[in-house]
Parts: sequence; C-alpha cells; structure tokens
Amino acid sequence: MKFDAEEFKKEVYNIVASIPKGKVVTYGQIAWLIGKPQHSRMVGHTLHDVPQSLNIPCHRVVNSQGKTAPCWIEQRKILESEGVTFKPNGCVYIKIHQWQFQNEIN
DNA sequence: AAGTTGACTTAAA
DNA sequence: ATTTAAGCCAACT
Repeated sequence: MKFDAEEFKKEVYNIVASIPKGKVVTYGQIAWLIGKPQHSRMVGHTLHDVPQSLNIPCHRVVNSQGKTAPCWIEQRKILESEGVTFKPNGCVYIKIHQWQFQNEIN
C-alpha cells in the first residue's frame, strides 16, 4: 500500500481546520485520528509544507510537550489571542487546552 | 541508491 | 521538573 501523501495532507487539513477555538492538538493526536499514530512526524512535516496561506490554524497544533513549533515565534502570541494560556517557560498548558474529542471512536 | 534529517512520541534517567 | 535515548517512517540530500 502506497503512502497517500495527498490523502494524508487532506486529512491533516481537515482535522486541523476542525480544531475548536481556544484548543490545541498534538501531532500524535492528529496522526491518531488519521489512523497512523506512528506518522506523527509526517503530520508536522505536512503542516510545515503548508504555509499560513491556507485557512489552516496550524498554530493550534503543538507537540506532546505542549511546546510550539521550533520556528515561528508568533505562534505563542496567536494562541494567547485564542484564549490559550501559556507556562512561564513558553509551553502551553496542553493538559488543559488539548482538544478532547466529544465522542471518541470506541 | 543509500544515508541523513526531522514543526514527533514515549519512556527512562 | 528537565534532559537523554530509542523508536518511528516519509522526505530530503
């Protein structure tokens, strides 16, 4: 089975675009939703390949550590505007803001 | 073609 | 709490 990068991106876009305001999601979470919890890196890579040109709130996507992307410093400010709180060290309180799906698939 | 890199994750020290 | 290590797999060199 070939890795459908096109579909993968599409799924990522769809999910990331569905992130509620004031919430954040980890790459692993997205990968899990897509059905490939091991492809967390691809999610990040995909988002990196997609600039802000699209309506994708990639700023709401952080890693499991609650840290923002290695680049892009403004992200923190943007999340603050969304209502997300940050730790003094610059990490988001992911434990609080991580998007908890209303109805998980079993 | 083969090796290295990385917007990651989890676990261990 | 933080840092280090290993696992992971597509994309890049």
